[in-house]
Amino acid sequence: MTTGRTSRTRTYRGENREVRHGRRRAQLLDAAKAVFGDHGFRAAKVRQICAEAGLTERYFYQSFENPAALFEAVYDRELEVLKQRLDAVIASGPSDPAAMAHALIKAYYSLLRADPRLARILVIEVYGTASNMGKLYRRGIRPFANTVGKVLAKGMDLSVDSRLDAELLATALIGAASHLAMRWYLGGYREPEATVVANCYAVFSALIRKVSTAK
Amino acid sequence: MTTGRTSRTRTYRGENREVRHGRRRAQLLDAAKAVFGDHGFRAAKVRQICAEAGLTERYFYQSFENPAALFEAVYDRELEVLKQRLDAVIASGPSDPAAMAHALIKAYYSLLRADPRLARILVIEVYGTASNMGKLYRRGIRPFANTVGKVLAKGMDLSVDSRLDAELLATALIGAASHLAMRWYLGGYREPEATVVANCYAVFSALIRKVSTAK
DNA sequence: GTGTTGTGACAATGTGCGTTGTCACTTTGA
DNA sequence: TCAAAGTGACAACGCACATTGTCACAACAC
Repeated sequence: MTTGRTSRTRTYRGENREVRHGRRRAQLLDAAKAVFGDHGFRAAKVRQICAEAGLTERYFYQSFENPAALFEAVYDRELEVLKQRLDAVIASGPSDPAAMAHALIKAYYSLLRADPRLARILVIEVYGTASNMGKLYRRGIRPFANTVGKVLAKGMDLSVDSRLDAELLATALIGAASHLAMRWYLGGYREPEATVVANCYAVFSALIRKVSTAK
Repeated sequence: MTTGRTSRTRTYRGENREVRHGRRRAQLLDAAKAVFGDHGFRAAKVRQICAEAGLTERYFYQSFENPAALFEAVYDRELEVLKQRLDAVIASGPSDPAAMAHALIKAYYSLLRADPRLARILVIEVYGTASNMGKLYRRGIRPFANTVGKVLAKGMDLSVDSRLDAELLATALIGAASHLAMRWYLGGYREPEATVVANCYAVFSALIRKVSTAK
């Protein structure tokens, strides 16, 4: 066609298409975090999220297939925040498994306490999207358990019982920590953070000691 | 009025009103267990549950305010089944806390394995009804943690750390067990039951030993 | 037998909300 | 300056279901 030379994209208010699109997507993610984190996924409506983001519905569908996809993206983002926190601990932390566990637990609850919206999304709302559940579990919790399991397993000798499995044990510990987190959150963070950390650590350290190579 | 003496209730097909009403309620509970247990709460429709029960929608609203109320009733019933199993173990079981824990864990996973619908309802779908979540948590998991906590605490000396709290520790252990159960269920019960039991027990027994009075 | 109550199948209604469309207005690039 | 692209506000559509209503028929009580 002879019309071909009009630029396919155009800057608007100083932003080109990619930037505008990315900014709106980010606005939606922020708004969705607020809405999901305050009222939950079930109660969240497309209109509300868009209003919160200061955008119209059209842009929602420009960035996301549907509300479930948006939740998935929000979940991934918050999970990434947690991962980076824990990775930092792993990188800088002590090599002693028990001390490492304590540092990880502290970082975990500290983050959940500081950001209740993140807490709700990671600990409560994950389970709220039944269809996503399997997927989110595989993408989020399971690799997470793997990582933590590997770190903790460094000082473990699982041969004391041939049925013991590092991944299953890690899954159990993750369950303990996240369930405690759920209770903490649902109870309005009633218990002091140090108390929650201490009790969670008690479970972790007990297991670490039990299967520790260094008797 | 002169019409007063017609009996307010009438037997129908050999059942009086209470019996008919109760039977329909039970049919709905059974149908709901099947639907919730196979497809989840979110996917369940009133029509489907009624069809499964062989009843029409009218009887649904005669017995339950709304689908959430039905789920609540189903949840309570399944939880009661679990409670009775565990109570039986507690009543007949050994007094040694570790052995008791092992027996409880065995009974728990055995039930979840034998009845996947119950498993899904108790371990997965609880979290699916956001509005009910707080209520179900208080009614179901928390008193449950209390009971288990009290049983396990019999042989514990929490004074080793003043911040340790039997209820929080029990919550953590319940979280470990139920999260492991969730993984087991979502993975199609891939791992052998004995393996799941062994790994769960490893966590329980480690903690019991750690805070045991009998060093 | 006859009026009343119970029942089942199904239609009708209502609503909430996701999703798409309209339109007037603004900004851009040539 | 002007046509095209971008935007925002909001209306309109469509659908899935919960919820209520209708009606013909069956079982009961007398």
